[in-house]
Amino acid sequence: MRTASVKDVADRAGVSVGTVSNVLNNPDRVAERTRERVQSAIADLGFVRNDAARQLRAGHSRTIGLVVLDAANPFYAALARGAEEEATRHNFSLLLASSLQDADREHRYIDLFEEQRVQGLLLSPVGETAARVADLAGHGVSTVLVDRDAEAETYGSVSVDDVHGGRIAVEHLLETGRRRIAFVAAETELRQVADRWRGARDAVAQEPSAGASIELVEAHSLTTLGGRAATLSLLEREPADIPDAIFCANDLLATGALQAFIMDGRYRVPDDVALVGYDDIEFASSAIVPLTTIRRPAEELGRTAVRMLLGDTASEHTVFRPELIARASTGSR
Amino acid sequence: MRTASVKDVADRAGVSVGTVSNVLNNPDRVAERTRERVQSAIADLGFVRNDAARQLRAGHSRTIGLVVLDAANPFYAALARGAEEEATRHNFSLLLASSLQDADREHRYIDLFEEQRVQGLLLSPVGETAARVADLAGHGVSTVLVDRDAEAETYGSVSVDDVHGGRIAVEHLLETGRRRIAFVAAETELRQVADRWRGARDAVAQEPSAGASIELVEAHSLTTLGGRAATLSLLEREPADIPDAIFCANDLLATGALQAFIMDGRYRVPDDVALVGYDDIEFASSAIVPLTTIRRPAEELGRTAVRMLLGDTASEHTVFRPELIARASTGSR
DNA sequence: TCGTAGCAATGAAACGATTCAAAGCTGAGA
DNA sequence: TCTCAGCTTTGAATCGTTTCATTGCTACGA
Repeated sequence: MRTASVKDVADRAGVSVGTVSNVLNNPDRVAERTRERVQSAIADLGFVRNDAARQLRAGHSRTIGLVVLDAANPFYAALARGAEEEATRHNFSLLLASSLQDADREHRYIDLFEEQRVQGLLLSPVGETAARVADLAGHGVSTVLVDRDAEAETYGSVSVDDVHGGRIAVEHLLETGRRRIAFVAAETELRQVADRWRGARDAVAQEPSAGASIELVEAHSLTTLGGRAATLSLLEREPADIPDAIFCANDLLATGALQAFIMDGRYRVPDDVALVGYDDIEFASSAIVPLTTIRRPAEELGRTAVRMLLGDTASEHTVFRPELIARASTGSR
Repeated sequence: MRTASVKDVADRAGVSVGTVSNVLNNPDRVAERTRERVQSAIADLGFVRNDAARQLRAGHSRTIGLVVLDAANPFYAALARGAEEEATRHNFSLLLASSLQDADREHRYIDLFEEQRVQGLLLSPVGETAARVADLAGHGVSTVLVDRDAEAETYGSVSVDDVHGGRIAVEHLLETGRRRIAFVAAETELRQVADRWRGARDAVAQEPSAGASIELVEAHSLTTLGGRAATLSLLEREPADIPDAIFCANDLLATGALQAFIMDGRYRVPDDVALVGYDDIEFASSAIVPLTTIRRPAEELGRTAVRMLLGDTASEHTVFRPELIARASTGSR
């Protein structure tokens, strides 16, 4: 037994297919009695609209494609949730894929989405994608890059001002009286990390009394274990050389740093050392010492990207300002 | 300018549309020179297959729908990743949606997926869905429930034996010499939590020397803060009444319990108290005291569900055994 | 030279929903 | 009774791909 089509519904209700289509899409154009007859035929046959036929006729789908680096990463998970929410509000659905930082996978997904004639594409790109994205624009697929700023005019972008984020983190430390600051980071060649480092140095440079200093401490990775190891080695210094504040490139590093202080036992957070993280992951507020951090508005990024795509602003460049969330780890309360 | 169709490609290459289609789908049926001509026409025009037309003709899509309770939850994120991976291996793509525990949202997504003529549906259901799923089966959409066991024959299921999980957690504690066990949990009416509790009691009941006991300690929620608060109140007891082992219904609770012990400072993990979590989230291995836990094979669940759907076993019921991951928090170094 | 096997290429039909110009109907007013 | 406006309904054409029965062609053996 095949699934029912509009034709079957039309036959059973004794009307034409055009009328059935109108019941589905323009109910007010159909007389009430007819509409009821058609609707009960639909129910009887268990008719379900065939979206493929619909799309074929329409020439495009009500779908948006989103390719992120890793959907399991909480930041991108939140971004995807925001995008999904906004898409649903506009009666669109969201197709989600993870490139896992693999350019091949990324290309495969882009191709797939193009075959599906998605309305638009949200992309957190692995490497250089300018050419590919220009291609897409040529085919009429508008694209918005997420978590990456861009200058091109063929596509838009939403990103976070990480220079600003680094600056407000360190400004906060300076304001609360800290003077010897360490920036703990890994993968410093990543644009995100490099920008935070730059903002941090800017803040120190602009400190009026000029009594502050900042140094870079490299961890082996952007993880809890990386932060713990880097901090433990920092703690081997002479007491006089121990910083009075640590700014970590993300919350995982900061969590590891906090563990290191607890394991070592000699210095207390925030009394002896202040600690600032970055991202405001869920865990930051429930750490042993709740973590002061810089929040990136992940859901908002997703929502905005979708709005840009569906609105007529798909070639603008929106930059979000991250926000300081002051908690106990810098003694603020 | 419209996007190119097979017709346009055929015209430019000087062949018929049937031949173009064969180049795309059965290249070996086409003579080499013709194939090359068609391929360069495809490249010249930037032709991209229209998936909607393809699906319409085929009668079904190469897509699988997955509706989970919350895609941002690490467990479901991992499950989705496993499903996605397996789907890709079979040249299918995965459509992911979160019901956010809302039955309405769940239904909307199921309808949407049905309109898209998905090949099959993976569902981690909110409430009672037997009727709806039977409906789907009637329309020829096979369904596999995930993280939920079922008895019905119209659909399959993949789930985890949480009774077993509770049992091996407590058996491990008993084997390492612990005798007074607390089970810290919240939302005890959830099937998953109730099963773990049952397994835990079974293990105590079967302890040969009969010298062991277990009690339920309720937390306000299945979170880090819940675990911390519940453990802190436990620590207000007389020293003689403090358990020598705590089994938490998930890793977040266990993380909170660990924080409580560190904040309190009187008892050490694992020397004075052993600690076991559940799920093996990423954070478990990088806690201050690495956490012994029960791993649920989330990715494997996803992979298996997809395999069942695409194979001919879409009405079986697969139950996975969770696995003990022994780490420092139970003294197993 | 004829017949034929076998490979290549053809192109009309089909999938199912939507669109839109045209036709049908009803009732009010002349 | 006739006309016309306004509301309903009709149904052929369309979207782009795949399928498959048919046709065209080549080369080989008789």
